[in-house]
Amino acid sequence: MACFIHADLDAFYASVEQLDHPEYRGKPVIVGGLPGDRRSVVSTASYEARKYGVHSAMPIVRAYELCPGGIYLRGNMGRYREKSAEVMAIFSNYSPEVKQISIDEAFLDITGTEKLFGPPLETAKKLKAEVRDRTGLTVSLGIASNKYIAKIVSGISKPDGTSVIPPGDEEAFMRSLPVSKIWGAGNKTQEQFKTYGLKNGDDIYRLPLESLTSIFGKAFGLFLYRAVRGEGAASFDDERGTHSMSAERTFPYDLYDEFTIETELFAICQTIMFRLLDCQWQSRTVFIKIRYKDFTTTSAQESFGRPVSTINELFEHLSNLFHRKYHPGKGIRLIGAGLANLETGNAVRQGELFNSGSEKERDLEKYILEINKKFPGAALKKGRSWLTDT
DNA sequence: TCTGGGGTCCTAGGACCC
DNA sequence: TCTGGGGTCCTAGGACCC
Repeated sequence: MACFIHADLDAFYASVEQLDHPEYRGKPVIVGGLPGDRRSVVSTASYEARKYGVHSAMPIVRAYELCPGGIYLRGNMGRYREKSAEVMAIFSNYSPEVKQISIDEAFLDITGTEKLFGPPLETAKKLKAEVRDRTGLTVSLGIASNKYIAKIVSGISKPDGTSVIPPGDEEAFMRSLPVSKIWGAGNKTQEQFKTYGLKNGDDIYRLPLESLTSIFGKAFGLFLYRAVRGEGAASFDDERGTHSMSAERTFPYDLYDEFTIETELFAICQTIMFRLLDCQWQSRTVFIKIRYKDFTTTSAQESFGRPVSTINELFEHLSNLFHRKYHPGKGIRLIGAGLANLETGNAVRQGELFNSGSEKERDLEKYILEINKKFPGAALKKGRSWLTDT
């Protein structure tokens, strides 16, 4: 019988801050922005802050109203990645197959590890103790015969808890589950559940597959049909590589001036191309995203015959797309861009079609990347983006 | 209370080909 | 004459997750 643990670090960013700064411990910590930051949102609230009603995705402005005495931080991703790596290394001592699904979560396949660590609950106990002792962090665990249920139950006894669904109980568990706890069903789907009077897994269980697919669409209908029968979701099992790379920026105040917008776009191009170079991927498809002040969002993408190879080339493509889409005079709150359909860098076309000019440019960009890696403080960039720096 | 940033997957329609 | 069906690729938009 297969057995999986879903491990989820508790209030991760806030916990790391409390670990690094003893004076924050026992106090409400809110990571995501400083009180004055317009348009920032909470990425993690410590459990002390949650008592005030502060939660993830809440605007900082609102959080500050609820909890003016809180400790507000913009956060330090480098440090969080470091701690995450420490924890993941510990996980790999307990399972030959650890699949990290975000910075603070992973699945551990512990099928057949009984001789080494004992039964699942025993393993869970040891794992939690080791994470606590060696990193100072707490983790919540869910244990079940498939990943989907393990994922749902790790949330049940947070923080610092462990929940198990024994083999054979999967379907009964899912049928008793309130629909609000179904993973993969967000706000819009919850509204639909309400419309159709579906309150728990059992209500969904009673509907035939055809009804589910006609209400929720082919793929999601089938997903629900399987989920309430205690079956694991296929999406957790297939190998999913990185398929796109993007960067975006929300401005504190809406932008109207095209030159300023394009300058921001150029800065985004640099970010993306340096990341692309660093990963040694390539892409023929570029996309742009524009969010207007009224929050309406539009996007456009275009594919080309050969991979995008320089910052200027990316900027040219994006700037064309931008002008095709943009309604002049309409305030812009966000501009974003990216590359889709990423392929590995040594694929077919490599080099053959570059003219010497763009080859030189690409070399320069590689060189800048190297310098920045060697001297992290250097912040070397190409021309236009200096204009946006403060 | 006006709503981040970086991703993934699904859907529907059109183009194009056989 | 007014019209099939399947496959594949591309694009725009939307839902969802952490």
